[in-house]
Amino acid sequence: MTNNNEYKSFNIDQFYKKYLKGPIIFKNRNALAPSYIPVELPHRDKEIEEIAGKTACALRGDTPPNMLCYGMTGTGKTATIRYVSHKIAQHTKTNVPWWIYINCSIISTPYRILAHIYNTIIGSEKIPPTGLPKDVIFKNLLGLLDYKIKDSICFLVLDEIDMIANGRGGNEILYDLTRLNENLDSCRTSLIGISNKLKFKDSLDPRVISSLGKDHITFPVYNAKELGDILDKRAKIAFNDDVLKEGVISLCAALAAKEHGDARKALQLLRKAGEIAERFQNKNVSREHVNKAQFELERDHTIDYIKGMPLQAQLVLTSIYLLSLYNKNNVIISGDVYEIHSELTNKMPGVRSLTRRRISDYINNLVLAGIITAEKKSMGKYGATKIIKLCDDPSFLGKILESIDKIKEGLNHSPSLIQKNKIRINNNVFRKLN
DNA sequence: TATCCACAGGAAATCAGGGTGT
DNA sequence: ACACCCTGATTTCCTGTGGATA
Repeated sequence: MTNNNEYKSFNIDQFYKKYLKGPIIFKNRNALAPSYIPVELPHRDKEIEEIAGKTACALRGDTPPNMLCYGMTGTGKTATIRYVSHKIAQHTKTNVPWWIYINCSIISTPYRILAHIYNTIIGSEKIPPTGLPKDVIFKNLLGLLDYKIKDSICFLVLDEIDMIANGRGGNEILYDLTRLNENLDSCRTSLIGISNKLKFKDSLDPRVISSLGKDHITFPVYNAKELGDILDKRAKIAFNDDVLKEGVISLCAALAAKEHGDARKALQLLRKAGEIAERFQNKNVSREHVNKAQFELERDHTIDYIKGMPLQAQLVLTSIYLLSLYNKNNVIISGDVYEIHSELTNKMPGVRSLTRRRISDYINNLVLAGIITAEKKSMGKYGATKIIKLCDDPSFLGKILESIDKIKEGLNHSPSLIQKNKIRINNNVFRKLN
């Protein structure tokens, strides 16, 4: 926009015209969406059979056992449950069972779980997001279940159940939910927990394990060939004929198989590859599109994650970024991060500085998100620390941080540690590492 | 070999901000 | 207005930890 002669604006009308004239890649792109329920689920026969076996008694009005489903992300746990629920509904004429899905990573507190179940059944937001005592909601819920789901079954599917099991009051709510039936007259409930952490059972109360953990189904990861089959079937629905070039599906499958056989990832890759081909108005989707898709997915995920982080987390990351600028080895220690963070927050009105303990948590979250790595290291006399490294190129990170208004200014901050030329302990760290 | 540094990270308490019914 | 509730973020308190150093 600096030079009026050279500036050429994006012509949106022309773009749409060209788009509509261009090649049509997708027939039904929804078939690659995570929410899509396919007509058949390849390579999940054993799991379908097990779940169908355990839930079949609902057709005759009996109470199915509570159960747990284990498996890594993208192994088809949720898809299988949804699939079975559809099938059950097809085979019932009266008293169709209710299925209430609760994603515990979003609906993550005991109160909200109860409120969500209640509001789903009644079909409105009658229970407010906060304010009422839990036991009041619990009592209301019992009454509602008996009144509205008379003589039928209500399946409560708790997806990512591990998110609440170790939180405050997590065991209590799970215990209450497993014991719902004892307080109900005509309605019956059945709990299905879904977890991708095999070890999560350890954090459960023995009382909960005794009623929830008896029946469990483990979902194995898909291998590359199985992923290929899944993609093949979906691709036939999603793409127009002859759009996919040779080797596209096998590449998606191979890339996803590397990441513990994650079918969701494989489908995402295929979809993104298609979208990239579409964007460039190409007639076919090629292996290059898949590689580009892989790159873009990772990049998009990082950008979205960082932009969505709370301000304090962004400031912790900014501190790490600033240190990395002055540090060729890309080696940063937690103590320095704490100091820079304090300096940054002192300059920002309305933003308070945090304790070391809290910074430590934020650092751990950044590790979980794959933005940094942190390795615990003892330096003997010089204490212990975490050696932090950025996973991505610092300039890439810099661009993201610069696009966040509140952070922008902080990027000009020159850390006093650097000014005083005293990245004290770092010197010791370098000596050890080199 | 004992000491000791500078932090890690678990558990519980606290606070502020949203809400409720009476 | 009041007593009470729930939640997420944070602090406070605390017990490890591992290897360089005296």
